[in-house]
Amino acid sequence: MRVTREQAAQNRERIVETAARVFREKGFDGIGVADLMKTAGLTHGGFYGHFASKEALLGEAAGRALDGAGDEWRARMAAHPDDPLGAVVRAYLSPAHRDNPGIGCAMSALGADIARAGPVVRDAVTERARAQFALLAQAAPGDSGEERRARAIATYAAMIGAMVLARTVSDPALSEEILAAVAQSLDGSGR
Amino acid sequence: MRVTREQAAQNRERIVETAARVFREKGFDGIGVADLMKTAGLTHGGFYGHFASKEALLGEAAGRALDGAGDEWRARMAAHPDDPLGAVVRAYLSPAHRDNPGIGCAMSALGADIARAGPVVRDAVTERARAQFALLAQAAPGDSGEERRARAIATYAAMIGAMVLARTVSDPALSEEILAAVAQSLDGSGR
DNA sequence: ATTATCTATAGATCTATAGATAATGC
DNA sequence: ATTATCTATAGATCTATAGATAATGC
Repeated sequence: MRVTREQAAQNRERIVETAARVFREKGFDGIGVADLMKTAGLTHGGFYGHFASKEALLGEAAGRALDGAGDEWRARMAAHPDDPLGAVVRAYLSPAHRDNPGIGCAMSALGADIARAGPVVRDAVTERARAQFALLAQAAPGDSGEERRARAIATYAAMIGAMVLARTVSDPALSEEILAAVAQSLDGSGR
Repeated sequence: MRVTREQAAQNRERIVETAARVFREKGFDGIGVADLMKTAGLTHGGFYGHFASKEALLGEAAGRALDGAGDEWRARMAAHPDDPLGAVVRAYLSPAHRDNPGIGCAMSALGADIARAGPVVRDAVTERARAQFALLAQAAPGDSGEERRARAIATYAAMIGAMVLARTVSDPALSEEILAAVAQSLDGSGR
């Protein structure tokens, strides 16, 4: 039954990645530890050798998901030096993102769950939020660092709210209208 | 045991109001039917005489909460004819709202839960979202109805995302910064 | 010998229902 | 007679743990 130290580390990794996806898809309470481990190809009892609790996993999974978003944003910004912020905004506010929460923004998919979690989870997420603000601020317009930072925060908030709204409404036309309206409002020329 | 028809209607009402508050505070999975009924002063088994399922209650509770927000916005807009949208935005983006999700915006507190619910719940919420867009559009600036509507949607999205972010981060100073940055970005003069 | 994983289970909780109770409303 | 509420429980699920197993790594 026992596996190599390296295999154990890979198993832990797969649990985190699986949780990062499934928590975003179903919510923190939407899947139990047993089903989560089965999805990762492991058994229920093995979980507690890797994590102190299900909530401890939430902190790692949310952190992992947000780090991934940061990497993606950085790449997109580098690929669009003419309009880095616009490139991030357009990808974020796409129907593809709306329809695939499991690989999307953890803040819009898990924000409420994280807000109700303990300090370890919230601290881990706060650290990533700071990093994302700083990253978006690099691409945001403004005459000073403070202005660019404020613009970055406001842009991120609008994206998150748009995604929550677009996923909530049941009318596809209304959902697209929400994404388009917010994308337009965040367009540099539009403000 | 049996109560008057009127008392039964009041009991149903109290279940909806209790759920509207507790679901926003703890999330849909954060409280069970038994505890919910106890909080409402009733017993577990009585629930299913009023509602077909716990999810059916979510639809009514979310609808009720959003209708309440609409009423509050309308009153605030009437009280500030000089800056109706600003008045709504300032109240929404207040620390008091952040710290009291149970009586606050259902979209920011329950958006992800609603997005995962069935069509009955999502249709009920979609209807209210339309009403809120129309209400905010009355107060939004713009040269045409389409412009005002788009501005209303973008404003609502920014408010929701700001609240999700402000409740998620564990650093109070960062949380206030988020509320302030989004409030400033939505300020008529700021855009 | 250590340890990563396994099976099995404790104990608590969940939604939903069955059937009893007792007061209303015809 | 009807019905709103009650108690009690079925059956499923949940998190977490205990103890066995078996392969690694000293």
